[in-house]
Amino acid sequence: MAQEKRRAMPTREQLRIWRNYIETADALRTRLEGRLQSESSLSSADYRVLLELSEADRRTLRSSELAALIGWQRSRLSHHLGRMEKRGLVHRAPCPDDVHGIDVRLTDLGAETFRHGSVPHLRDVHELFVDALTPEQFAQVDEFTEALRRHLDLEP
Amino acid sequence: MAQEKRRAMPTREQLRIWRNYIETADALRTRLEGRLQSESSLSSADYRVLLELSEADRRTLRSSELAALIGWQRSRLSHHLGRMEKRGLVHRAPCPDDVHGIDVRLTDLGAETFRHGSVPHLRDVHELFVDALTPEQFAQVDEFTEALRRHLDLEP
DNA sequence: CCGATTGGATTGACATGTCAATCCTGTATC
DNA sequence: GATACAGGATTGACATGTCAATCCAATCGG
Repeated sequence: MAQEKRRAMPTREQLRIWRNYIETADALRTRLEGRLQSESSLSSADYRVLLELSEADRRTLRSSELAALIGWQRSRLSHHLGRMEKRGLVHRAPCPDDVHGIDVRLTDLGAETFRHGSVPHLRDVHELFVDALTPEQFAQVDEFTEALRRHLDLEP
Repeated sequence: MAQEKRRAMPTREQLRIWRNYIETADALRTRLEGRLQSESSLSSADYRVLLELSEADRRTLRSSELAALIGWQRSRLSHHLGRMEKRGLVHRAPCPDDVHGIDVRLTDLGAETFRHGSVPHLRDVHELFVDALTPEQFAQVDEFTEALRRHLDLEP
């Protein structure tokens, strides 16, 4: 009983399933990113930023909030916003409320681009993911993902 | 009946499940990569290369075979091998059989490094993935992953 | 009033990946 | 024998991300 069961090794079969799982998720992500890129000239990083801003009040978020929502490091966001600003998708301005803060606002072009991109993208998600699974399998995905998230202590 | 059902949009609930699925897989990958890095100073790309070479006959593969096995572009592999060779993990030499080919061989250091890295890594996989799931869930993962792979036309 | 500190964001150097262009060496064609 | 062309790998220019260092305006302590 002092015998701890921690740090066991996976069996060959478990390892196979693990590899399949992670490779498949990766392939799926890659496939969708490729389509998004060719349909809308947006990377998935661009899409993530545009999505959050679209849903935000007045299409505006403080830079740090945005970073937290997406789960990026500040510096990554800064670099990325620089590139997106150059393309005219977003605009940065000092935040009137918070002395140090910066307001990131979706431009009209950004909003338009997102709207045009999101429809085919969502259809792609349906086609490549939803269509692949039976309703039971779909429920199983939800369940098992939830189990993993709890195990990893991820936020809901 | 001329009414095609293709290109439907996901429901809000389906979208939530999709996002959870892909985010969780990503988080899991990231978590494991971090551990691998701190335990063995190996990136997951390094690990992938070392793994294939370890399992190969005479610890050697032709560059192009290796690329195909891992599913990388030639140029990526070339860059990566350059870096790994500098660290003494692999060695490249013209292939005697094939005039154009290059043999990539695992060095003793590479083999040793891989052996030392793989044990804790596999334990991490067990801890973060296998431990999170019941046997039934495990079987379900296998099943729906398989369904996804078929849908995406991925090789077994 | 001055120096230290803090919060928020940016910057720069560097690692990794992608795409297109190039290199190199045998082999085929005339 | 010279010329093109093939297969295989490398290279270079560029995009994206990471980590650590810095900037900059406010605020605090004395």
